[in-house]
Amino acid sequence: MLNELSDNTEHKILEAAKTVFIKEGMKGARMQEIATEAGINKSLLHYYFRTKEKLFAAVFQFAFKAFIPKIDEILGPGLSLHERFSRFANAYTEILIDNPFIPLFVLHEINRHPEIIYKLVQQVGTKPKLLEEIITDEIKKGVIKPVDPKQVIINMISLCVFPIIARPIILPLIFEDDQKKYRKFLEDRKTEIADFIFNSIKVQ
Amino acid sequence: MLNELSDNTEHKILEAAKTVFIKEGMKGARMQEIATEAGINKSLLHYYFRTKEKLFAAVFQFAFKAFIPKIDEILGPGLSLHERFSRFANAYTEILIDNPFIPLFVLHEINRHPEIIYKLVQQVGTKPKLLEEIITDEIKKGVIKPVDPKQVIINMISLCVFPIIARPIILPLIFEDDQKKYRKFLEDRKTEIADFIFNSIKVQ
DNA sequence: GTCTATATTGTGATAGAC
DNA sequence: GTCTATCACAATATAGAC
Repeated sequence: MLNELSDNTEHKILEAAKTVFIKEGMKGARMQEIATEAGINKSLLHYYFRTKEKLFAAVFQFAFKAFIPKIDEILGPGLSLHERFSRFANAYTEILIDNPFIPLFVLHEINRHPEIIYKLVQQVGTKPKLLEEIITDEIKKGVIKPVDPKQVIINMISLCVFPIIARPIILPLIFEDDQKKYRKFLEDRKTEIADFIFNSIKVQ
Repeated sequence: MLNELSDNTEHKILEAAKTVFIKEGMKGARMQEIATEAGINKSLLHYYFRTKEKLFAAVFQFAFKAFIPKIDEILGPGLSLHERFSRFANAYTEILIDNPFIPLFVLHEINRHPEIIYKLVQQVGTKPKLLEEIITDEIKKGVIKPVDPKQVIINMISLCVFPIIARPIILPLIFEDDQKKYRKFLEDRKTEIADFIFNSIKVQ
């Protein structure tokens, strides 16, 4: 027996819209395709969300939240810097493996309309202040080199996200279309990324 | 006085098509917008390229070539590994700063149609074999740790590309919309990335 | 080769019955 | 709330004059 949420039409529409919008983008998505995916009629989409624009907005907000890592949540208190990197790489890579099309969807749409980010930032509120402070502290303590914390944070996110969004290039070009090799590569990275970042900045 | 190439209509159309397609994507681009951008009539587009599809294909091929770094060209012979990393980060970052929308365009379209890569790979032919061999050699010589060369290469490209494609998120979230700070950040990275990669894998 | 005018199709949105 | 039928417009593509 399905519960109310997973059974009602609005929920079905949203799930279908996520699937289609995230795969095809705002312009590429067709209302008909979303309706078919949801197993309902096209008109019902308009009954529930009035316009494609509004339906898209709901999906985009969801995707943005899923893409922006909740760094401060992932990083619990009282951990070493290396452990923090390791936790982050693990948790974020997991999220990305489960939702591989979200990053590209968010980046593509935000490039088309850079202004939409401002509303979302207020709602989501995600400045990675904590991690930046932690890195700055470790520099003062002499544990790591005097690097720019912003560079380190961007490096971290770059290393997690890029291999996911470049999958259709990496898979044939680097792994000869062997999905298992690619998958193992991603699994290895969970630990590799943390080691990699830490080795690059630690005092020898 | 313009030379033949830069003056003829076909060239004007292609330049306009690059601008519009790369910014808006295949589905987002409008033939009218391309025509306007080229300073000609909409019908002429069809006269020269018959369909939107064919015009898109021309643009995509160009963009793909521009995006895939010609690693083996950038890496001249007789250089140290650190110098090679440094050269690559410099050259590739320059290309990306000059063409910031190309990576996202290529990745977005290739995700929508992953099969299109096979034709292009044949034409462009870009397996980073040379760099992989060089890294493997350095491992044997004991200069660097026994890492997976593929991980190192992907790291290199990730660190170059991601900060460019995530600009609309990074700029407001990390640099408070200060374009100069972002620009300096990218400039710093040219050397930072090479150091970063090399430090992370060198034997201490 | 280049234009204007028009055909054709695709697609978001609405009206109205049930 | 859900459906069928239809509208209205946007966008690709073509016809035909010059």
